[in-house]
Amino acid sequence: MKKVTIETVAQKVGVSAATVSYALSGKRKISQEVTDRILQAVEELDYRPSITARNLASNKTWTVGLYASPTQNIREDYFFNNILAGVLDVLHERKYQVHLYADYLNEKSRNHPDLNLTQPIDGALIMNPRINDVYIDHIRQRSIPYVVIGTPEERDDSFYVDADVTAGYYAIVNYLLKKGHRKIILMNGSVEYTQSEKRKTGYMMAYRDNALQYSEHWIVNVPMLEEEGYRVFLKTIKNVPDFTAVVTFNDTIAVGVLRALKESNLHVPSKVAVVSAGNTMITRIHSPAITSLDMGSYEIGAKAAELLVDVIEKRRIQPSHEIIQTRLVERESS
Amino acid sequence: MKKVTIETVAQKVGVSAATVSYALSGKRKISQEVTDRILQAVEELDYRPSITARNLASNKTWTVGLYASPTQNIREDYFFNNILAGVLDVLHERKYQVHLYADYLNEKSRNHPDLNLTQPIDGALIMNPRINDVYIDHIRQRSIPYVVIGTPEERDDSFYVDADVTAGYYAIVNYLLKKGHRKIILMNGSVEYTQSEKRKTGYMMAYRDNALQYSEHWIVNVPMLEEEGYRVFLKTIKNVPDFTAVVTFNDTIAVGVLRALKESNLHVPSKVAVVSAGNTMITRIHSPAITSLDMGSYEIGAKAAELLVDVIEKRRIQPSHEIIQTRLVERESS
DNA sequence: CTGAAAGCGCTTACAG
DNA sequence: CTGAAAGCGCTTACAG
Repeated sequence: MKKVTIETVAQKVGVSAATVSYALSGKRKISQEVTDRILQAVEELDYRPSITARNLASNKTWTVGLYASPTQNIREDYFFNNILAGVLDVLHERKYQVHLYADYLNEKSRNHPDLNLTQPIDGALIMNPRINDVYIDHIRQRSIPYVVIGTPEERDDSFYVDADVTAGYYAIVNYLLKKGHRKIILMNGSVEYTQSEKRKTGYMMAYRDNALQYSEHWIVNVPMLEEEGYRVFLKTIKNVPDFTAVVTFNDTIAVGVLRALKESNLHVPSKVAVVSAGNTMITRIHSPAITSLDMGSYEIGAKAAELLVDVIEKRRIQPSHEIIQTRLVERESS
Repeated sequence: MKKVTIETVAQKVGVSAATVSYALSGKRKISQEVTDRILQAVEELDYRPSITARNLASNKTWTVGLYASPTQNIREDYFFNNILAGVLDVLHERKYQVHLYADYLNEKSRNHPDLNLTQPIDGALIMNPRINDVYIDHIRQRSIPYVVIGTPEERDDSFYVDADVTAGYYAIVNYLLKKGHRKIILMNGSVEYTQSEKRKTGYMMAYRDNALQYSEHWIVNVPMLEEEGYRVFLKTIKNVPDFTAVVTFNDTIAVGVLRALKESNLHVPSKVAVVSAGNTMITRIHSPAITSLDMGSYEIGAKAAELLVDVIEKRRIQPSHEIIQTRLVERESS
């Protein structure tokens, strides 16, 4: 059986392919009588337009690329789920679909071939940008509209949506300092991510504004994985005696840290206070429940998606950004 | 500046577009000298082939559609993360990309328009199938290769990958019965999912093989959300006095159930034993740690992706399935 | 209100 | 080893 195309429908009805196209898209008024016959033929022939052909002819794909973290991180981090839910809810509503890419840059070459083999997209959403981000570079080179989820290195010429992470970490550290903590370990994320920088800045500002000193030795960078949080923290505390508090990059690392503390017989919160960021489900479930910075993850995803659609559809041209307020949720761990 | 197409490159080099195409794809031997000049022109012009045009001409998209749960569920369930990670790892390696669809059937009409507006795909992965699944119907109608993650209703004519959930629940209930529990509540998922059926079957078989009776009142269906698990469980225990164990559809529901038990001052495990399925990160972190059935989620995702690629590339034609063994991981809750 | 035709940018069978 | 040309299945500017 031959493939049913727009031509098949046109011939059956006795009109041109153009008329069928217009009737279906509604871009031109076609008489009711003809429209009805077309619709009926579509039904009878079970005609399904080729989206590929449509994409090519109209130069529009209704598809957005979502550049996410490595799958290893996705497996452990609920933060991704929330962002994703926000993104999907908005995009589906606006009739866009999403192409999901996990990041494999770490394991393979920086000139990852996938970047060029990529499916055609109308726009891109880039999560958790790096300093000197090759994905952003790549997208920019191709002049594809994009919105960064997080804060990009060059803030002036990108659209982005982020929580006010620096203010958030300022609040966390301030909160701990007011409670009398003086030696606070920051289990930060990898240096390559701009988010790590922002967290460190908040940390430093809080110390400075309280006229207190911190040491660079108290700040360590660690991949965002539970096991790494656990492993690196055990090593760190050997070199940093008498610490009384730990702030982590995210909930996942916090879980690793809390496990290390338990094994080290350092009671939380009586001996050590722990504060994380993300406020994902884990923080409520963990025992002790973890004090965590809520960064409005779902909202970030949703706003980024909305912004991207606006950019794609040219309702916004000039780079802008949206900063979501954070909120510290106190629980048992501090 | 005009768009750089294969024609631009061809003209610059002084060959035909066909030659450029062949040189780039390697589908025909082109002399080294010409190839070099083409590669150089590609570089100089920063030529990027239009994937849309390629898709149309070659009738191949290198794209797979992943039909996932509603975003509401995605937000709470790590099981999705693990499946997704397995799927992405394999698919990326095989050079396929993934189009992600969340399910909105619940909220909108069953003839969801998105099903037809969908981007062109070479194959589909359908998670958590329903009884009488419209997605499967839709994909089948379009004759698109697909693999079900989970077990479809019509087992004979679909490819699918699933854990041996029935054996798993048989093992769980058997384990609880051997421990002396007699009245075991099954907080099952919604009836529309085939997974709920499989769980119930395992539950019933264990009772039968132990020559014991269960009551239909002990089996309740609940949407796979923490809050629902909490809410419905509180209602259920009013009608089922003296129960001593609870088995849940997944970890998310278990969290809700455990919260309800805590509020009801029913100590776990001394008064009530709880066993879930999924063995996601949550089960280790929760206090008490949750006994859970490991269903090899990452493996399921990876195998399903592998199978799908085989089907797409016609290395497999006849419907087959793969059943992953489950494993009960004992923790504090039982 | 509708049609004929060009165009989107590739791939690939046909021919030499 | 390479080219000319048809074809993939749509959309849309041009024309009437």
